[in-house]
Amino acid sequence: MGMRLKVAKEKWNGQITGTKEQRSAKLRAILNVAARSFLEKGYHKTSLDDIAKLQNVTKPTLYYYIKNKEDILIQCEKIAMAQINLFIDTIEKSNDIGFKKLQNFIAGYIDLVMDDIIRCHIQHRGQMKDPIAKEKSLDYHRDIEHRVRKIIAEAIADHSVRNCNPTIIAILLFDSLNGISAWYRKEGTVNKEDLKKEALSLLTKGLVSQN
Amino acid sequence: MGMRLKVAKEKWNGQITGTKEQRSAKLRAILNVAARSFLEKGYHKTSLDDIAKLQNVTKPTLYYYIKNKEDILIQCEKIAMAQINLFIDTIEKSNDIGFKKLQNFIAGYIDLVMDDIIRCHIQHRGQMKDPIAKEKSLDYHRDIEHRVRKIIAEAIADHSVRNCNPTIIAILLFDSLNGISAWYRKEGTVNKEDLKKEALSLLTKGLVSQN
DNA sequence: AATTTTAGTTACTATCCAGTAACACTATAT
DNA sequence: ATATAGTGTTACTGGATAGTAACTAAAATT
Repeated sequence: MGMRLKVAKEKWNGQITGTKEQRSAKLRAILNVAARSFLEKGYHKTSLDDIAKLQNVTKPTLYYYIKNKEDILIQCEKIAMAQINLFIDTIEKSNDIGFKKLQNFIAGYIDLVMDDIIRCHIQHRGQMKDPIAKEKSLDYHRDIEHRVRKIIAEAIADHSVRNCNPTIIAILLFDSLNGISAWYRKEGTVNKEDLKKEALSLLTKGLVSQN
Repeated sequence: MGMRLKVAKEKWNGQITGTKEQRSAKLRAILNVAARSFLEKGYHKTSLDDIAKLQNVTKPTLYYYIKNKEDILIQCEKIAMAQINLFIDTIEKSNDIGFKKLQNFIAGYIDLVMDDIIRCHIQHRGQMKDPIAKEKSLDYHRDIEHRVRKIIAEAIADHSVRNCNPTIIAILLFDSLNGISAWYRKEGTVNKEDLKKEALSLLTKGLVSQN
């Protein structure tokens, strides 16, 4: 399996890896810079030449790793979905009461929406041109929403969460948390732990004074 | 002031108006179909020919009413901002306690995010290519957010809302409410009054059971 | 050493689409 | 009636950019 090893090692963030790992590392590097650029400038305002330049390669090289531009979105989504589902798995497996599960979900999901690839997925899901890819993307999201809906329903059943409409509440929960992915910046003025604390108390205790 | 009156009357949704009103009605009609199309297909996937076709005119005619494609976004924003600011005016003017003001804001804002032009503004703000327009758009939004922040701070001061960080809470409030604009459909399964009720109780009482 | 696979290049095509130039019609004002 | 201003058309230009063809080269396989 041949490649220009020395050059590749230097160019692609210097990791010395096996060849297969190297290939997927390069794909991952493409997805990462693409995701960041899509978030900053938008999908349509980011050209494949832009992405290529950020990797010090030319556009046709990208086609060695991706099928087409939209494939970047699809691959990002795949990674994002795996991570999110894995995260919800751990929450489901726990023996916490429903309310505690929801608290853990909120806190953990805020960590997830700081990741560029997950943010890219959140902001571009369902926007694929290819109708099959689009439908799959929307299905993915419905699945996730459904899992959270189930956790909410469970929490209502064990009386740790007040009676409410789990469908609507799940959507609103995602609205508020996904919204974070659009504005949050590590370098920004809002501290991550403060954000977590405020989001948790808003969504669990609400605004009303406890007097 | 000349125009093909009969034709125009039929084409542009049949309203018989004075000529000046007719002109701005046509502009408004353009903005409305454009906004709807931007929301459904996205800004970049909507061509000016698409918009023109929806109005039974040709593309160059649009340029009689708008400066360029981006100008549609800017004009929608202007209308949206006026409406939102007017709405916040009425809330500020009331003599309600802070908490009641926030309840009114949440309920009223949900009404606003059902309007196509406001939804278009919410989903495209800050995405203008022209740096001046972009900055203005972000400023607009900062202003609105600041006004809500002030209402929250006031509500904390009068002890009708629990102690929290008004800056972060204002952002999270907008995240959850603006999120609605992305998915809500009049024809959809979620009832508007249910949505309002659930959003109000989530944001004011939180999830936790009241036992 | 010869061959194949992987990785990359330059140079091109094809398409889409925003924006414009030049021209045509209609109604009102003079 | 005729000029004029407002409204609209057809036909075009120009720029951006997704995707491809054809080629080069290095490394691994044989």
